[in-house]
Amino acid sequence: MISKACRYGIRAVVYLASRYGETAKSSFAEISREVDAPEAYTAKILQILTKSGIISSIKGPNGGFYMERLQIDQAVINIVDTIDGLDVFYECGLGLKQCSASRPCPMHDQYKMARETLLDSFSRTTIEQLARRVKEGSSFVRNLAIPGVG
Amino acid sequence: MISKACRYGIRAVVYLASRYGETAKSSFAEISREVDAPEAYTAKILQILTKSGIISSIKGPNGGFYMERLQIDQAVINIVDTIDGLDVFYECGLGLKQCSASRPCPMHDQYKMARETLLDSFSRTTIEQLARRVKEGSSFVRNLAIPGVG
DNA sequence: ATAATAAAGGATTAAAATATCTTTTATTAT
DNA sequence: ATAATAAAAGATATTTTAATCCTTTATTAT
Ligand code: FES
Ligand code: FES
Repeated sequence: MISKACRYGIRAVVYLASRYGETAKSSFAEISREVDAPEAYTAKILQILTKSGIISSIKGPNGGFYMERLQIDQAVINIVDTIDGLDVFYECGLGLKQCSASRPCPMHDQYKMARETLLDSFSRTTIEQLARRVKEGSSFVRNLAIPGVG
Repeated sequence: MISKACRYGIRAVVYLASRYGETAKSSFAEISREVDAPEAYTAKILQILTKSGIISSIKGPNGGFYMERLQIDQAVINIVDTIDGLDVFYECGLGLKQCSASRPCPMHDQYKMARETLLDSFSRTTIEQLARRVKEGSSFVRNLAIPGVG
């Protein structure tokens, strides 16, 4: 569905958003640790997200990644768009070159429905909403620690 | 979502099913042509589908691929299971190692819903139903021919 | 100014998915 | 029996995605 890079990206952004208000910025080392993602790879993803304005960053001592209020209020779909693009939400589920109602594949109606449900939920949900769930402890962006590992 | 191999596979099987009743069996050359999929790769996929009993085949002259009545009446999910496995329908949408209600990611409820809608439709829909749509001309397993190409 | 810090950028490697090519085996018609 | 046909099997190549490593640039504290 969505790429690994994009899943790491969403988790990272939600983590960052959940730290909104804290004075200290987060390094990619901290972020990758907190979302169980490979460090160097996460750095690349954060770089892309920064360039596209999803998150912000400052170099040097006391620098790091952080988010502004306006960034936190964005829809989650913006992250997906930046990393993977939105093609997946418009493509044919059976791989035809064009998904269209006028020349549909035999799964068209059903696939389109599921695809749109997902697009809809990514579009309507803000980063802030996800961050809130994480802050209140009802959901998580990192795996359960395995005793004796990590 | 589902792999390219799997999408080729579904189109190929639906095509084969749509030819149920015809005496002549279909070669992989014919099938790959009729579903716009790379020939050698399609051959591999058909091989896997044959081994798993989704479709049948006979070697040698007048041989080829074909389907039995019982095979046509299977659910489409069996094709997905054979080629990709069903993990995608149980995995976390944000890439956590475990998708669970007790330790959910912040998109869990919404993602699970879309995932299950799709699993459900793959499970309830039979190959026969898809083949029927193709036979009656209301849907298609091959791309619209581009004039002057192919 | 200098050293330390932290992200940005570029280059490279590794792994997985996609795709092709070649050889072998089974079947059939002659 | 022999040649032709078509899938099965195995090996190899290409492309894409994931991941790491090294160098550069910006910022800050001393
Ligand atoms: S044509 Fe296949 S999903 Fe629309
Ligand atoms: S935990 Fe992420 S989808 Fe269930």
